[in-house]
Amino acid sequence: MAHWVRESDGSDSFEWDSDGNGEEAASFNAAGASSSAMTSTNTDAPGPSTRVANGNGKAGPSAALVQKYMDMGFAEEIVLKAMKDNGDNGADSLIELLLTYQELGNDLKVDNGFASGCVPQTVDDSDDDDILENWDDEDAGGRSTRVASSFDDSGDETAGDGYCGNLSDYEDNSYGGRNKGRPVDRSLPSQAMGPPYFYYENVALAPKGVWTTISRFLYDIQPEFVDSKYFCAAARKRGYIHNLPLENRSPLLPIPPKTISEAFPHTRRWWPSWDPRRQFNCLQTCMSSAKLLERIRVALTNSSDPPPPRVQKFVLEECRKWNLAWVGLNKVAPLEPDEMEFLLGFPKDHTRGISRTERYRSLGNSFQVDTVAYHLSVLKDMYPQGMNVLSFFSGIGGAEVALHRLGIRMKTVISVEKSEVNRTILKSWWSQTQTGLLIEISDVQTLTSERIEAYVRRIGGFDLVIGGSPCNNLAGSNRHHRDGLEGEHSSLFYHYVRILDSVKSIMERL
DNA sequence: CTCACTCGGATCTGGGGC
DNA sequence: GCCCCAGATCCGAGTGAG
Repeated sequence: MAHWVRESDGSDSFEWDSDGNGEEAASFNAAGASSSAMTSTNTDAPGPSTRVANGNGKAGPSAALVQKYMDMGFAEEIVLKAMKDNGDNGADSLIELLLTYQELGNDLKVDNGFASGCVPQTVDDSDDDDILENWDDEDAGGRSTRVASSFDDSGDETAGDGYCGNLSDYEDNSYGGRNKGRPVDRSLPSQAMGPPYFYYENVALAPKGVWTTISRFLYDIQPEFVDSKYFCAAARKRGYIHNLPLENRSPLLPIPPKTISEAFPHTRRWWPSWDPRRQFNCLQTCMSSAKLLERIRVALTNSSDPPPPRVQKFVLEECRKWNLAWVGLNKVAPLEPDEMEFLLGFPKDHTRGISRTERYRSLGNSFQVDTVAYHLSVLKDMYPQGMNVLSFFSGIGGAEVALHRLGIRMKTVISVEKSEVNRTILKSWWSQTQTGLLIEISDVQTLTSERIEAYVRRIGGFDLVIGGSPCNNLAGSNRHHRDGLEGEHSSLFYHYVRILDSVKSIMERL
């Protein structure tokens, strides 16, 4: 099975969508083959719908909606044309139309009458169950020599020498360990082949259908789900869609410790026997409060040793939730920023100099360097002279640090990052470690295709387009605006797609 | 059903500066 | 008294595994 399992009805593709979302919700929900049925039966939508639907006759597309897609870098005439042709088929379909028109638009007039048949009109809805079943490849009960890579199912020979044996020595299969025995055929569609290579990262546990959608916009390449717990002492479940070769990967050396006690030996003497944690959960951006730490300390101080089950349960739950470490008698504390830097594979003091809160925020949003470097390691032999990199949502420079630690020279890096403190961190690190050219861009919207073309002409093309889009609207821990690929943050992903598309077509043309 | 886990955000609070 | 900022605090749902 090379690609997603497709179903024809797309019934639950966007079920997490809030329904009263005005102009777009209805058309999103109507995505798919059953759109006409949806629109005719969806009469319980609250309030008057302002949905843009050309089928409604005279009502044209709203200026705000047009502007939204223009802000994403599409020309107005393309937006209008795509909206007209798309009708009620939903925003996904609309984006695909936009991308198609943009690509074709290089050679064709906009009103040339593109055959809409060339654009998928149905929402394919893969069985999401299958996606996450690939977390762990281990044979049940066996000590696998394979990496936690869904692509590596078929061959032990692809595992790194002497490396992968370390990966799973102590791991339970937290995701069931069902080995589906499903070799993943890595035959990329021709238009997905590099160069440029691309690498897109996002949280694995996104709402239903999100990965299906992301995948569809990236040549239907199946994401590679990897938990960074195989690379360091903290979990980090992420999906990566890329067109890199899968063979001959190698890990960064030295291999980081993969248990808490190895990573932080000084905690051993305080670690109670009834705390079974050997690794941390996913490092997040928010930290526990001092009040909670005090509550835990008081509860333990007033208990026997070992404490009664009720107290143990309370303390363990909070420790797991907030990634607390034992730093004294009855005393737990959150990880320090430099400890997070270490776990994530960054050099010491990489983020030092900004406020503590900002360090936590930046680190919590970052790549795990060893994990990403493992995937990128195949580039080292391919680019002995160095690479030109387009880096999206660079944050504190996880991709750049990974390439650097792999010994890959970066001739030019164009980095798009909104946060000023993050840009400063990357700039500072760059000036200390690199000889190449770093160009930092704060606003992705200013990276127009004209500007991309100018860069391509200047540096001779990009070798790697890498990015992890901010996931504040995708992660399960976000209770407020978990709106998948439909919220305002979603445009960042579509920016990535747009610009990747643009880079490819420009490079093919030149 | 219960349980565990999740690249977070809105609001409050307190201090500094004016 | 007021604004501003940064830190502190409190807030819970979606999802999958068992």
